[in-house]
Amino acid sequence: MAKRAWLMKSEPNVYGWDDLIAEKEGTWDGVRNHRASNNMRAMEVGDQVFFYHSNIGREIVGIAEITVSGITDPTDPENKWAAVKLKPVRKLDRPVTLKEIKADPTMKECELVRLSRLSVAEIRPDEWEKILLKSKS
DNA sequence: GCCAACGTTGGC
DNA sequence: GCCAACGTTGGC
Repeated sequence: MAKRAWLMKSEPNVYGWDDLIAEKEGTWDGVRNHRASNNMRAMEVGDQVFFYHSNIGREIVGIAEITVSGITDPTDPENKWAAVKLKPVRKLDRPVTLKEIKADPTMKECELVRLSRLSVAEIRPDEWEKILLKSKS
């Protein structure tokens, strides 16, 4: 089964990597953007997710994995928005900043750079590898 | 159905 | 704190 990869943004002072670690499994709800919601609908259990700190830090800090997919947002009375659950996998050796990603001309096309306001973005396999590589340097 | 006004997100 | 980008709302 072809796994896809994603990037999810969260403000660390609201819900950061440490909160996900503490909870062991987090529910990603409250997303009210169609593109982000569609991305979540496309997720499958086992998909890998970069965990990104927006606003404070502006960097990818860790890798998480989808544990439950295709659920409806429990905070949505209309039951029309999607949600997923995810668990932490590991912290990156070193955070990869948005600045570094933007500085790489081959990353211009990724949703993270193109659509800065999108809170749930798709990461293509080659982009995933490039970011991982940066975290090891 | 168009578009101006407004609100929100998130980088800087 | 400012502003650009984007989404939503509401008047016409």
